[in-house]
Amino acid sequence: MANVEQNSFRRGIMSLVLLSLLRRGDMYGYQLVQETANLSGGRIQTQEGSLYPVLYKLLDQGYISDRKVLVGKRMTRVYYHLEPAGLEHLQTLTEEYEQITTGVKMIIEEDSV
Amino acid sequence: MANVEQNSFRRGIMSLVLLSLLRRGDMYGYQLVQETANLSGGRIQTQEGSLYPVLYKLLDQGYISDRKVLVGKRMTRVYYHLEPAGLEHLQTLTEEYEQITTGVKMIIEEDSV
DNA sequence: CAATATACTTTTTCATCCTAGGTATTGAAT
DNA sequence: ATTCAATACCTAGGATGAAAAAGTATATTG
Repeated sequence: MANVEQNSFRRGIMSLVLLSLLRRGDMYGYQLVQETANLSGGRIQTQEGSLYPVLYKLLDQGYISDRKVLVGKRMTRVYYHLEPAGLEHLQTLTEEYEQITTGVKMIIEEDSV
Repeated sequence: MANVEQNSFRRGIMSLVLLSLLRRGDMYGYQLVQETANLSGGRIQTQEGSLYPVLYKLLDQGYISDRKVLVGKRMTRVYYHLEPAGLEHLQTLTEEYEQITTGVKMIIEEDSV
């Protein structure tokens, strides 16, 4: 049910966004969600349910590492850190992203219609 | 097998691209594939296997219509035509696309790092 | 001490697209 | 006339990425 037409333009950009954010410094999950919203002026809203699977994958790939910090008495906060391999990967992703968006722009541009 | 890391940044842009192309005039499937490559300077390569399902969905949604034209003696060519509802939808998709790409750009921009 | 914000996590579902085929026709070159 | 590349359509199956929708627990603020 509910065949709501949903926006899926953001697909595939999670890794790009997360690695970009971590380039600014170590951040923890919840913070990544907020920084995504903040830095994009609210244009990109990330769900936590989308975030963690991607983070775990990036960890598996060795692109980032994690470090647990105690907050208060019991709560742990997991900071993620961009590894050199991750920075390299980020550069690849960025180039690909530029290619795609440039190509799309050339197609959807109105002035040639 | 073959866990080749593949680029998936183009996800969700098929409808946007196809409707954009049809705004330039009626086109048939094969032509849409080629125009996508041509207009994007080779940056976007569409597979026919990706194309048709999207076209059929757009047909179902009433965004486009189709018309069969005979080529030679036996071969039919299916032209697709952008309907008013499709143009409206295209505008929505375009706005959404702009929002996402603007948001991403704000995040991945290097100069604030 | 209640309410809200913080913080992490998993499961399920869905949409989109790619891979990898398949069939058949046309047109150009030999 | 025949071969072959290009044209043209189509489908099935699967990979993937993200949204939806939960759940659990702690910290902080009033």
